[in-house]
Amino acid sequence: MKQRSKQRGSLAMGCNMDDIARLAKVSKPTVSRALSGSHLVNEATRARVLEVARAQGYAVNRNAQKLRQARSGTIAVILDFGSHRGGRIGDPFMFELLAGVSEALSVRNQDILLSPPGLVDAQSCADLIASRGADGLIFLGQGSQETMLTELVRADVPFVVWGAVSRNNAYCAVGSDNALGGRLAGKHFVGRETRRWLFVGNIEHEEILLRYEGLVAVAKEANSGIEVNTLRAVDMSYAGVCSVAAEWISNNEAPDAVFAFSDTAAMAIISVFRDAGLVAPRDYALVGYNNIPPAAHFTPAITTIEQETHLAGSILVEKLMQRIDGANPKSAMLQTRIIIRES
Amino acid sequence: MKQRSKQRGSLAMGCNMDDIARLAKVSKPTVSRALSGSHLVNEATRARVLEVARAQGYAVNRNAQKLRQARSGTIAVILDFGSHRGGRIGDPFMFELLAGVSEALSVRNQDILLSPPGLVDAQSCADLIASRGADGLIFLGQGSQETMLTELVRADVPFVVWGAVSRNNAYCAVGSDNALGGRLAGKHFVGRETRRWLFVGNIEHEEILLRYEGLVAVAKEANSGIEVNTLRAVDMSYAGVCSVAAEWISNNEAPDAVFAFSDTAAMAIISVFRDAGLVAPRDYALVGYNNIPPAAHFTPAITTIEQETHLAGSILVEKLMQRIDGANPKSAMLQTRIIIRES
DNA sequence: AGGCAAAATGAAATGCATTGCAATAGGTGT
DNA sequence: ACACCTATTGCAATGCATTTCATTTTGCCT
Repeated sequence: MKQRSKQRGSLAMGCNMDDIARLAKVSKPTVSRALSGSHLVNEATRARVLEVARAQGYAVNRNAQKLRQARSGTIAVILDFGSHRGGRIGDPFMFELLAGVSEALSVRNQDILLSPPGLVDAQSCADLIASRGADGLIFLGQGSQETMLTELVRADVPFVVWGAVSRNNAYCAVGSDNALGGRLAGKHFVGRETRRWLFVGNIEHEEILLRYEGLVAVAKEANSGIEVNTLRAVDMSYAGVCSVAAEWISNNEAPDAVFAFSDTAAMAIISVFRDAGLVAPRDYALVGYNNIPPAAHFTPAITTIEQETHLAGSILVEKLMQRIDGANPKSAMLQTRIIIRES
Repeated sequence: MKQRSKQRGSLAMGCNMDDIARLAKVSKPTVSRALSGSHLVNEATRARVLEVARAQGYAVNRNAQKLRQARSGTIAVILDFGSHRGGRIGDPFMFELLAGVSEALSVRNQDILLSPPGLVDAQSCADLIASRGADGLIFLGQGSQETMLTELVRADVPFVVWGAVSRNNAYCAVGSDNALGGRLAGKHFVGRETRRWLFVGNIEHEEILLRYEGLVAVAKEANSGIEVNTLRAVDMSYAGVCSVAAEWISNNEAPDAVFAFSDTAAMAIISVFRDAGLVAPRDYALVGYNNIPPAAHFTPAITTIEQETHLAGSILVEKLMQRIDGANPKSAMLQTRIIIRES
């Protein structure tokens, strides 16, 4: 037995803490402390241990560590890749959100488990936590159905959601002030003295509904006979928007203002409308959403609503950590501002 | 002691395999086998165990499992988020690649550890493997320096890379046939009888160099006095490309054909050139790369080179798995095709 | 020099599941 | 009824690091 252990030690990889302890002529607990930066170990000893560990190419077995500590140091981030081809996810906006979350988690030295396979219902999410595969969950993009989230709350699973921040969610949500976003778009249109507005988006998504409501509120306040129509884009991809837009424009009177749920959708609108002889900003005002990089370089440069993407990541993470520590953090709403360009 | 165990069992969460064994009136190994789908267990017994486990909300502790099995069932995917703001990563193309990898890993029931913090040098990568935090690595986007990859090979770390597939890499690389991509663009230009070509991209990136070389080869073959200039875009973001392009166009004769390293860059070119009074396709032919969705809807619709993004994911994963199993899979080159649009 | 606090270190228990090997039970062939 | 095979199941060892508690060592005060 001791025999085997010694043999192992001689191999480059595959040695354990006992081996290091022997080589550094200290006990296992001391090695553990030295490696974890505990102050209970003499600096000279630590240096020796570190040196031996380095020489052996030793790294603490994370699984044993997690097992013992009963904490995984891992957060699962759920991105709905499934609907990727649907276009929503491909949006650079989602990517920025992910980058923000990633960075915030890095700072806290947490690992990201990305959309683990089979995490489709509340039970599997609860299992992931119970099995200590992750300490908490972050849902990005409200593909997440409300009913599942409610179940998760009941199961006491720690999670936060990027999405609509409504009255009193049972869980912690972080999202932009979508109603304000809608209002900003509306004001842009009012300033241009437009009458026939068109909202493009699927208002079954709460986030998008709020934007719509903001837009409508401004139309009402303006009190000048503004008409707001809705073009319901269930399939939120370029192609999806293009097809519904093409059909709509051939059956309806042309709008003089369009508010699209994303810049991507705005681009689709521009393309379809151009084919119908309508050019922005000559024939209609246009406001998109998310301020993705290409929006600034499109023809015309797209006026859009910007969200605080990067901040979103750190807030989501902060709230989740509080939740994991047993607190009950409140939902948070982020700022939104309009970037006025050619359209 | 037994006391404690029993108390625990009564709690909804936090029970272990022993508890389930007791409740199901079998031994721990039997529970293990039942849960892992072993055929060494009687079906009636399995059903009973499953039922008890479900009732207790029990899920096998993944960390204990991984510790024992000495396999993590996890693959680390390294995306250079750091250069995100640099624009390279924000490219929807990367996202598609990630989606492809994600899907392929899901199929094999592997978890994705996304760009773990601090994974910056060969040592930390080796440590990640040694500590059994992951069984292998996938590098997406050649932010990965060659020298580090070489060190990783020496350290016998299992990994694969998305990037340039050159002569005899010491490691397994998967990438598109970039030279072909360049040739396809060149042929498009030849067909349009252009003379002054401009290549936009940083040829210090091997992938991009190959595209350049393909383009140049076609120019030579055409043998009709074609001149190929290079606009070296070190900062690959929109803004970066815009600024170098603006400077270039004010100091040089206008090209009649432009091949950009990405659709994103192509959009930047369109925007800058338009300001200089040049409009595609009237004044110049333009070919982008990646076929990102907005390319089709831009003004003009951008001719571009398409890569087999989705396939890339599954091939990368397949090769990596072979590598983990001790084999030495060969690099693979994927198809590339040109999508001709307005430009 | 005696005594006590502080610093450093070690022994042993602990967390949880998997697996090789042994053991038991139920069945079949002769 | 005996030998033997198969299907199930359990025992005990194992993988690895952390943590509590006790112990030793060192430093400082009087």
